[in-house]
Amino acid sequence: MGGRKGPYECGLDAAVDVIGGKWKVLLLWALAQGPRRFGQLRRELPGISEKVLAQQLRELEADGIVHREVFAQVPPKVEYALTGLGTSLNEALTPLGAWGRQHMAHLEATHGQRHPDAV
Amino acid sequence: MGGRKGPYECGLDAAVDVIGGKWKVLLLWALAQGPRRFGQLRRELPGISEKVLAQQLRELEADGIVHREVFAQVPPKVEYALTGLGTSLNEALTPLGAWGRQHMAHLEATHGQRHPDAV
DNA sequence: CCGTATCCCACAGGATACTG
DNA sequence: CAGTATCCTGTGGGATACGG
Repeated sequence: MGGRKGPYECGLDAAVDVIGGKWKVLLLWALAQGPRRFGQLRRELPGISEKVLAQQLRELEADGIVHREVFAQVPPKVEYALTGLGTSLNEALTPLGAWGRQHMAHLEATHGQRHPDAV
Repeated sequence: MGGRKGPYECGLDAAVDVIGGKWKVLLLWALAQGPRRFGQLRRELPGISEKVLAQQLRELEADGIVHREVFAQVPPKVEYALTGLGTSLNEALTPLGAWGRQHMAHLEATHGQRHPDAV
Protein backbone atom coordinates (compact mmCIF):
# COMPACT_ATOMS: atom_id res chain seq x y z
CA MET A 1 0.00 0.00 0.00
CA GLY A 2 1.02 3.57 0.28
CA GLY A 3 -1.11 6.04 -1.50
CA ARG A 4 -3.35 8.26 0.45
CA LYS A 5 -3.71 11.96 -0.09
CA GLY A 6 -1.87 13.78 2.59
CA PRO A 7 -0.79 13.48 6.18
CA TYR A 8 -2.90 11.32 8.41
CA GLU A 9 -5.90 13.01 9.96
CA CYS A 10 -7.08 10.96 12.86
CA GLY A 11 -4.90 7.92 13.41
CA LEU A 12 -7.63 5.72 12.12
CA ASP A 13 -6.61 6.31 8.55
CA ALA A 14 -3.01 5.53 9.41
CA ALA A 15 -4.04 2.21 10.89
CA VAL A 16 -6.30 1.39 7.97
CA ASP A 17 -3.41 2.07 5.63
CA VAL A 18 -1.48 -0.64 7.43
CA ILE A 19 -4.19 -3.30 7.49
CA GLY A 20 -5.83 -2.26 4.24
CA GLY A 21 -4.29 -4.95 2.04
CA LYS A 22 -6.61 -7.67 0.87
CA TRP A 23 -5.01 -10.35 3.05
CA LYS A 24 -3.40 -8.33 5.81
CA VAL A 25 -5.87 -9.02 8.57
CA LEU A 26 -5.98 -12.71 7.76
CA LEU A 27 -2.20 -12.69 7.93
CA LEU A 28 -2.30 -10.93 11.26
CA TRP A 29 -4.86 -13.42 12.44
CA ALA A 30 -2.73 -16.37 11.38
CA LEU A 31 0.47 -14.97 12.86
CA ALA A 32 -1.31 -14.29 16.13
CA GLN A 33 -1.51 -18.05 16.60
CA GLY A 34 2.29 -18.20 16.57
CA PRO A 35 5.25 -17.97 14.17
CA ARG A 36 4.59 -19.29 10.69
CA ARG A 37 6.66 -20.35 7.72
CA PHE A 38 6.03 -19.15 4.19
CA GLY A 39 4.46 -22.31 2.84
CA GLN A 40 2.45 -22.72 5.95
CA LEU A 41 0.89 -19.30 5.50
CA ARG A 42 0.22 -20.08 1.89
CA ARG A 43 -1.73 -23.14 2.94
CA GLU A 44 -3.62 -21.25 5.61
CA LEU A 45 -4.72 -18.59 3.13
CA PRO A 46 -6.22 -20.56 0.27
CA GLY A 47 -6.33 -18.48 -2.86
CA ILE A 48 -3.40 -16.19 -2.22
CA SER A 49 -0.59 -16.25 -4.75
CA GLU A 50 3.06 -16.43 -3.76
CA LYS A 51 3.72 -13.02 -5.19
CA VAL A 52 1.04 -11.35 -3.19
CA LEU A 53 1.88 -13.26 -0.03
CA ALA A 54 5.52 -12.20 -0.23
CA GLN A 55 4.45 -8.67 -1.02
CA GLN A 56 2.03 -8.21 1.83
CA LEU A 57 4.47 -9.83 4.18
CA ARG A 58 7.13 -7.34 3.15
CA GLU A 59 4.78 -4.43 3.62
CA LEU A 60 3.92 -5.59 7.10
CA GLU A 61 7.60 -6.03 7.75
CA ALA A 62 8.35 -2.53 6.51
CA ASP A 63 5.72 -1.22 8.88
CA GLY A 64 7.34 -3.07 11.74
CA ILE A 65 4.36 -5.36 12.26
CA VAL A 66 6.05 -8.66 11.50
CA HIS A 67 9.56 -9.91 12.01
CA ARG A 68 11.20 -12.04 9.33
CA GLU A 69 13.79 -14.52 10.47
CA VAL A 70 15.92 -16.33 7.95
CA PHE A 71 17.57 -19.57 8.96
CA ALA A 72 20.75 -20.05 6.90
CA GLN A 73 20.35 -23.71 6.17
CA VAL A 74 19.25 -26.09 3.51
CA PRO A 75 16.46 -26.56 2.75
CA PRO A 76 15.71 -22.89 3.27
CA LYS A 77 13.62 -21.90 6.22
CA VAL A 78 12.10 -18.54 7.01
CA GLU A 79 9.84 -17.74 9.88
CA TYR A 80 7.46 -14.87 10.27
CA ALA A 81 6.29 -13.67 13.62
CA LEU A 82 4.48 -10.68 15.07
CA THR A 83 6.63 -7.98 16.60
CA GLY A 84 5.62 -6.16 19.73
CA LEU A 85 4.05 -3.53 17.53
CA GLY A 86 2.23 -6.24 15.64
CA THR A 87 0.91 -7.72 18.83
CA SER A 88 -0.32 -4.35 20.01
CA LEU A 89 -2.00 -3.82 16.65
CA ASN A 90 -3.73 -7.15 17.02
CA GLU A 91 -4.95 -6.16 20.41
CA ALA A 92 -6.23 -2.87 19.08
CA LEU A 93 -8.02 -4.89 16.45
CA THR A 94 -9.81 -7.16 18.89
CA PRO A 95 -12.95 -5.04 19.38
CA LEU A 96 -13.27 -4.63 15.62
CA GLY A 97 -13.03 -8.36 15.17
CA ALA A 98 -15.70 -8.86 17.80
CA TRP A 99 -17.90 -6.31 16.08
CA GLY A 100 -17.43 -8.01 12.75
CA ARG A 101 -18.14 -11.43 14.13
CA GLN A 102 -21.27 -10.13 15.78
CA HIS A 103 -22.64 -8.59 12.62
CA MET A 104 -21.13 -10.95 10.10
CA ALA A 105 -24.42 -12.49 9.02
CA HIS A 106 -25.92 -9.08 8.43
CA LEU A 107 -22.90 -7.96 6.46
CA GLU A 108 -22.73 -11.05 4.27
CA ALA A 109 -26.37 -10.46 3.43
CA THR A 110 -26.32 -6.76 2.56
CA HIS A 111 -23.00 -5.87 1.15
CA GLY A 112 -21.98 -9.45 0.60
CA GLN A 113 -22.60 -10.54 -2.98
CA ARG A 114 -19.52 -12.69 -3.54
CA HIS A 115 -19.18 -15.50 -6.02
CA PRO A 116 -21.40 -18.60 -5.65
CA ASP A 117 -18.94 -21.30 -4.69
CA ALA A 118 -18.00 -21.05 -1.07
CA VAL A 119 -14.63 -22.31 0.02
CA MET B 1 -16.72 -2.62 -2.29
CA GLY B 2 -17.82 -6.18 -2.22
CA GLY B 3 -15.32 -8.58 -3.59
CA ARG B 4 -13.50 -10.89 -1.31
CA LYS B 5 -12.99 -14.57 -1.96
CA GLY B 6 -15.35 -16.53 0.18
CA PRO B 7 -17.26 -16.35 3.39
CA TYR B 8 -15.73 -14.33 6.16
CA GLU B 9 -13.18 -16.10 8.29
CA CYS B 10 -12.73 -14.24 11.50
CA GLY B 11 -14.99 -11.21 11.65
CA LEU B 12 -12.04 -8.95 11.18
CA ASP B 13 -12.18 -9.33 7.44
CA ALA B 14 -15.89 -8.59 7.47
CA ALA B 15 -15.25 -5.36 9.33
CA VAL B 16 -12.38 -4.39 7.07
CA ASP B 17 -14.62 -4.92 4.07
CA VAL B 18 -16.94 -2.30 5.51
CA ILE B 19 -14.34 0.33 6.37
CA GLY B 20 -11.97 -0.53 3.52
CA GLY B 21 -12.94 2.27 1.17
CA LYS B 22 -10.45 5.06 0.74
CA TRP B 23 -12.54 7.60 2.60
CA LYS B 24 -14.74 5.45 4.79
CA VAL B 25 -13.01 5.99 8.10
CA LEU B 26 -12.76 9.72 7.52
CA LEU B 27 -16.46 9.69 6.78
CA LEU B 28 -17.14 7.76 9.95
CA TRP B 29 -14.97 10.18 11.84
CA ALA B 30 -16.82 13.17 10.44
CA LEU B 31 -20.27 11.70 11.07
CA ALA B 32 -19.31 10.83 14.61
CA GLN B 33 -19.30 14.57 15.30
CA GLY B 34 -22.95 14.71 14.38
CA PRO B 35 -25.26 14.62 11.34
CA ARG B 36 -23.85 16.14 8.19
CA ARG B 37 -25.17 17.35 4.88
CA PHE B 38 -23.70 16.33 1.55
CA GLY B 39 -21.92 19.57 0.75
CA GLN B 40 -20.69 19.82 4.27
CA LEU B 41 -19.01 16.44 4.03
CA ARG B 42 -17.54 17.41 0.72
CA ARG B 43 -15.92 20.40 2.35
CA GLU B 44 -14.67 18.37 5.29
CA LEU B 45 -12.99 15.86 2.99
CA PRO B 46 -10.90 17.98 0.67
CA GLY B 47 -10.02 16.06 -2.44
CA ILE B 48 -12.97 13.73 -2.62
CA SER B 49 -15.10 13.90 -5.74
CA GLU B 50 -18.89 14.02 -5.63
CA LYS B 51 -19.13 10.68 -7.33
CA VAL B 52 -16.97 8.92 -4.82
CA LEU B 53 -18.55 10.66 -1.86
CA ALA B 54 -22.02 9.61 -2.97
CA GLN B 55 -20.74 6.12 -3.65
CA GLN B 56 -19.06 5.53 -0.33
CA LEU B 57 -22.05 7.01 1.44
CA ARG B 58 -24.28 4.55 -0.40
CA GLU B 59 -22.10 1.63 0.56
CA LEU B 60 -22.12 2.64 4.19
CA GLU B 61 -25.86 3.05 3.95
CA ALA B 62 -26.25 -0.40 2.38
CA ASP B 63 -24.25 -1.83 5.25
CA GLY B 64 -26.53 -0.11 7.71
CA ILE B 65 -23.80 2.13 9.04
CA VAL B 66 -25.29 5.47 8.09
CA HIS B 67 -28.83 6.69 7.79
CA ARG B 68 -29.82 8.93 4.93
CA GLU B 69 -32.64 11.34 5.54
CA VAL B 70 -34.14 13.28 2.68
CA PHE B 71 -36.06 16.45 3.43
CA ALA B 72 -38.63 17.01 0.71
CA GLN B 73 -38.18 20.71 0.26
CA VAL B 74 -36.51 23.24 -1.94
CA PRO B 75 -33.65 23.76 -1.97
CA PRO B 76 -32.98 20.06 -1.47
CA LYS B 77 -31.60 18.93 1.83
CA VAL B 78 -30.24 15.56 2.78
CA GLU B 79 -28.71 14.61 6.07
CA TYR B 80 -26.45 11.73 6.84
CA ALA B 81 -26.09 10.35 10.33
CA LEU B 82 -24.65 7.31 12.02
CA THR B 83 -27.08 4.52 12.85
CA GLY B 84 -26.81 2.54 16.04
CA LEU B 85 -24.73 0.03 14.15
CA GLY B 86 -22.53 2.83 12.88
CA THR B 87 -22.03 4.14 16.36
CA SER B 88 -21.09 0.70 17.61
CA LEU B 89 -18.65 0.35 14.75
CA ASN B 90 -17.11 3.66 15.70
CA GLU B 91 -16.70 2.47 19.22
CA ALA B 92 -15.10 -0.77 18.06
CA LEU B 93 -12.76 1.41 16.04
CA THR B 94 -11.62 3.52 18.95
CA PRO B 95 -8.68 1.36 20.07
CA LEU B 96 -7.47 1.14 16.50
CA GLY B 97 -7.61 4.90 16.21
CA ALA B 98 -5.65 5.23 19.39
CA TRP B 99 -3.09 2.75 18.12
CA GLY B 100 -2.75 4.63 14.87
CA ARG B 101 -2.41 7.97 16.57
CA GLN B 102 0.24 6.57 18.84
CA HIS B 103 2.36 5.19 16.02
CA MET B 104 1.46 7.68 13.35
CA ALA B 105 4.90 9.25 13.16
CA HIS B 106 6.52 5.87 12.76
CA LEU B 107 4.05 4.88 10.07
CA GLU B 108 4.40 8.08 8.08
CA ALA B 109 8.14 7.51 8.10
CA THR B 110 8.33 3.87 7.05
CA HIS B 111 5.47 3.01 4.84
CA GLY B 112 4.63 6.61 4.22
CA GLN B 113 6.09 7.69 0.88
CA ARG B 114 3.18 9.63 -0.51
CA HIS B 115 3.35 12.32 -3.09
CA PRO B 116 5.34 15.50 -2.32
CA ASP B 117 2.65 18.13 -1.94
CA ALA B 118 1.00 17.82 1.40
CA VAL B 119 -2.53 19.10 1.73
C1' DC C 1 -28.11 21.87 -3.53
C1' DC C 2 -27.67 17.07 -4.39
C1' DG C 3 -26.60 14.16 -6.83
C1' DT C 4 -25.99 10.77 -11.59
C1' DA C 5 -23.47 9.68 -16.06
C1' DT C 6 -19.22 9.02 -18.50
C1' DC C 7 -14.76 8.44 -19.50
C1' DC C 8 -10.23 7.17 -18.00
C1' DC C 9 -6.31 5.38 -15.63
C1' DA C 10 -3.31 3.78 -11.94
C1' DC C 11 -2.45 0.08 -9.42
C1' DA C 12 -3.48 -3.87 -6.24
C1' DG C 13 -3.59 -8.23 -6.98
C1' DG C 14 -4.17 -12.97 -9.91
C1' DA C 15 -1.67 -16.72 -12.96
C1' DT C 16 2.24 -18.84 -14.34
C1' DA C 17 7.01 -19.85 -14.93
C1' DC C 18 11.55 -19.78 -13.37
C1' DT C 19 15.74 -19.53 -9.74
C1' DG C 20 18.94 -19.93 -5.45
C1' DC D 1 11.44 -24.43 0.35
C1' DA D 2 11.13 -19.67 -0.46
C1' DG D 3 10.85 -16.70 -3.10
C1' DT D 4 11.51 -13.41 -8.06
C1' DA D 5 10.10 -12.15 -12.77
C1' DT D 6 6.44 -11.19 -16.09
C1' DC D 7 2.36 -10.45 -17.88
C1' DC D 8 -2.42 -9.21 -17.48
C1' DT D 9 -6.96 -7.88 -15.57
C1' DG D 10 -10.54 -5.84 -12.55
C1' DT D 11 -11.97 -2.11 -10.45
C1' DG D 12 -11.64 1.66 -7.14
C1' DG D 13 -11.53 6.00 -7.61
C1' DG D 14 -10.22 10.80 -10.04
C1' DA D 15 -12.10 14.55 -13.49
C1' DT D 16 -15.65 16.57 -15.69
C1' DA D 17 -20.26 17.54 -17.34
C1' DC D 18 -25.02 17.37 -17.00
C1' DG D 19 -29.88 16.60 -14.62
C1' DG D 20 -33.87 17.08 -10.82
